[in-house]
Amino acid sequence: MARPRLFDEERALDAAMRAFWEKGYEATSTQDLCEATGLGRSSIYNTFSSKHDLFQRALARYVDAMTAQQLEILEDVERSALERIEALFERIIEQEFEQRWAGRSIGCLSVNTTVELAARDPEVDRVLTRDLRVRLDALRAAVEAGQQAGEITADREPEALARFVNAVIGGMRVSAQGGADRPALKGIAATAVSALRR
Amino acid sequence: MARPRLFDEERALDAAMRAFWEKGYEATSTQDLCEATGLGRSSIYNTFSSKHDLFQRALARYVDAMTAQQLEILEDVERSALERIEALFERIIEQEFEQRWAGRSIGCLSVNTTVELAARDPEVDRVLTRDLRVRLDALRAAVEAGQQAGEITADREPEALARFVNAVIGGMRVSAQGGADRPALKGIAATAVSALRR
DNA sequence: TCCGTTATGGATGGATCAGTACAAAACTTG
DNA sequence: CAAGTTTTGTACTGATCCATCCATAACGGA
Repeated sequence: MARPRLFDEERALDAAMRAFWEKGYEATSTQDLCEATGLGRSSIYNTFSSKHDLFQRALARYVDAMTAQQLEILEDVERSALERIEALFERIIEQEFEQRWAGRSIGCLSVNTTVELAARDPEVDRVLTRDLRVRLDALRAAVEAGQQAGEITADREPEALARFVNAVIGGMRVSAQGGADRPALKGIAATAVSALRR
Repeated sequence: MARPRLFDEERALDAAMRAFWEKGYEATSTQDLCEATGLGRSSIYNTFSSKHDLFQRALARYVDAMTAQQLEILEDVERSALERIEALFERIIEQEFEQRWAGRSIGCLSVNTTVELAARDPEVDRVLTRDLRVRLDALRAAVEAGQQAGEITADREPEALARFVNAVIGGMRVSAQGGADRPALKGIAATAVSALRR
């Protein structure tokens, strides 16, 4: 009934996500977004109403994809609970070496955004807080399973161990952005796993 | 022999540091810096040659003060090595609840800058990398002492355990910026310490 | 094929950005 | 008190910021 879009909205979203991921929210200009997506300003503002709105949608897409991927690992019934957590760490490390720019890790958009925006942007904060809750719940479930199986220490509450694993993941991402190499990250993960082991 | 400054350069640097700490480098405008320091643009540009230069000096001041404080804890001969590392974690937690804005932790300027700028700004990266090395060395020395005293596991290399502690600290700071409360941070720290314990 | 609707490209808007120019003010030293 | 030097406040620069306007293009349905 009218002229259709010449572009795929999800592809544009992915390109924008990547731009925000590499440079952060503030440092990414609308011009950068035009170049990254290949769209004109009109198309961007017609589809997404503002830079902030586009960012929110890109962030939501990121956390959905990332968390889905992590839940898949954490809920893999083929492996024991502790093995699943180890596999999660391995996946994180691989990610840090897949997603790079100028030879450096670009980290994790969730962590980057928590640091850059969470305190000043309530809408963004809500997205991050909700996603954090989902990831912590999945980690806690895995911890509980591991405790029942006797392979994870029962000395601490599942929620506390879940928060520990989540913090170590965040710390590994910051370390990677600070230049840590693969063996360094592997050592951090292995030490974290040893704290879980019963 | 000429007109003296009406302001204290170090106080101005502290004010600028605080502004960058709260909002990040990109989001802090030169206008913000004038208001935070109470100086006019001329005074700022006369004293510090650019926003970037002011940031570098503020960051250097931050890491020097912060690292000195941490080294003091890590080199306290009154306590055992493991106790010193525990005290360091406690200090980090207290910091996260001292330095706040709008009810939220503003994290650590080193971590925030690593995430926001390290990959894109070689000069800033050098400051961060050098400081990281100093902190890792101090951590490694404490770990080695703890290993020799038999209170820290000898299963892993001191450097790896130092990187682990550093990563957990970074992860705790991100967690705090994400809204984690004091018990949550204490649980993370306690779990990390249990990984060190022999 | 023509109408209605939407997408697109290019020009433009006002605000704000980092940084500078310049003259007046303020201090030290001789 | 006067000369010399630096700081300071104000006004201003050109660039870039995010966003909008509007004319044209391109499509679907009648």
